[in-house]
Amino acid sequence: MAKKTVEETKRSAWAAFVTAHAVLLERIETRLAQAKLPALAWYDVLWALERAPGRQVRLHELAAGVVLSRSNLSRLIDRLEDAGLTRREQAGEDGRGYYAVLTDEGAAMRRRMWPVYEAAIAELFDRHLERREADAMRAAFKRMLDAARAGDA
Amino acid sequence: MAKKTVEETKRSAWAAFVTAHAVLLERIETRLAQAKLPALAWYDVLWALERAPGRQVRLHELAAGVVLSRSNLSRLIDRLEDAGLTRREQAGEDGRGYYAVLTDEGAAMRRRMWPVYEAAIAELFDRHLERREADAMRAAFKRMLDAARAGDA
DNA sequence: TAAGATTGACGTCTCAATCTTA
DNA sequence: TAAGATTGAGACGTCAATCTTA
Repeated sequence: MAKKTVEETKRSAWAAFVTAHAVLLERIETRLAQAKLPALAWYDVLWALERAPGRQVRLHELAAGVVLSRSNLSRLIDRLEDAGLTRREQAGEDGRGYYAVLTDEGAAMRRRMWPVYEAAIAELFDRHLERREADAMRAAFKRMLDAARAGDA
Repeated sequence: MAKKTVEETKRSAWAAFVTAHAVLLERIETRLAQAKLPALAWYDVLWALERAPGRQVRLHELAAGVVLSRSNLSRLIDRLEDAGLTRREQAGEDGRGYYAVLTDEGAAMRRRMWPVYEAAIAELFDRHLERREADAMRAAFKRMLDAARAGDA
């Protein structure tokens, strides 16, 4: 087989990256659905709230926490609220703002989701990586993220 | 700083993987939109058709080409067809089936999209990878894909 | 005037039911 | 009965306009 150019090698890496993400995430969502649990988007919000001081985060800061779009936040929080997993609280120091606050039910839901999510990550992702590969991957993605985020300040 | 366990290292890699995908793809979609071009999902279909013999693929085989779900294929192809980029043709050998066929307009659209897509990949992804890192990444994702696909035959 | 958040309109995705042909 | 594809209903995402407070 002819040697690949550097460009071809990197295009292959990109294609593998995109495809792996699509397939792995679909598998994980399927497992959550089979266990009658909410989607990953909900997990991300619940986890962000659980880590935050007071289990509460301002709405616009939640949106900055990646994956989530600002335009969709109100409705996503609506759905979480309808399910009893979060509630809104007016921000005392800023009359315009609201906090999303994790409820006990929300914390319980996250604890039920984590084992399913964790097992899926371990099986689909971790198992196929040596430690140093995982480390190299983390570092590479961090470089990309830092650059992408610096690029549009 | 305390040493990370292997598990922590791999969790960090997973988090970086998911976050990088979200941020990079969003950046790319934004660039395409700014250039008044269709979304990446359309590119994937156009490119799959262009590589196929006769520039045509059976609908259910397109869906298997990753990212696309069978349930959404009909409507995605509807939109491409409305835009004049593909057309349907009855499969002669199987009265149930259809081919999606790439039109000349579809091929032209893909050619207009590629430079924007390629430049974005180069800038956001390639630039931050050494050649051997790209190669290691491709190999690792391929292992995950092979395992995930074998796991549900 | 701008920031934080919500809403309406619209487009897209998913599930389940359906239709047609094998 | 199953495979290929479409469709209706409802969930979800996005854009732009809007409302309220800073």
